[in-house]
Amino acid sequence: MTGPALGREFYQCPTDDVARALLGKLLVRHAEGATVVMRITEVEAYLGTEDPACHTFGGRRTPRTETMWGPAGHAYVYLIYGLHHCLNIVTVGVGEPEAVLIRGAIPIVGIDTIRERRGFPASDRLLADGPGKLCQALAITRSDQGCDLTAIDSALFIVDDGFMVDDSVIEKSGRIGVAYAGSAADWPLRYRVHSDIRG
DNA sequence: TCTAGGATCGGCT
DNA sequence: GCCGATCCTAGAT
Repeated sequence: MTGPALGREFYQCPTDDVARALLGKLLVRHAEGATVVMRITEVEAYLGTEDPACHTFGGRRTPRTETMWGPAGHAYVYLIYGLHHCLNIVTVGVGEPEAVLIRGAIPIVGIDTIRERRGFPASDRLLADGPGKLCQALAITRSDQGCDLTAIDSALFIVDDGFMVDDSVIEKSGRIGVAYAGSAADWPLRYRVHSDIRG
């Protein structure tokens, strides 16, 4: 599972491309004295001011979304339904408030830690098969808002270990839970790996 | 200051 | 498949 941590340039690309490229990458998290590594299996792209499903649609700029307006490669974390955290990674560049939502991943290292955080024994696949579950598994909260994934010694970063995800195992579909965004909910910006890529 | 509603999850039917 | 939990955020007043 060794490999170079992804640098800023990886994230400074069109959001749709970054989303696709993140599939199969390793999410590495140091927190609470433990290290957890997970392989990304599901993501969604959010295309900024032109995307009705995106928090920055129409140029909205608030304290919450401020991170999205900043440089690529930072974590945009928010609370949804008063209960769950969602982890996004800012893409493109300053003034282009786009991001990729990490929706799901498979545990690679630290499964015991993840089970402890999730509070019940479940199959590995069910430990982080949703954005809220993923953040719980990784112990991500709003205190991680703005975290720079490309910084040396960052508590959260992404590694490319050379694992390749073939297009044939990727399911592309509309986005989840954004019906309020009208037809934009159907834009094919969700990517999900539908085979076992534990690697 | 007030209020409506949300990029979800898990339990129950 | 349906529904309640739960509280922050953003926009309105």
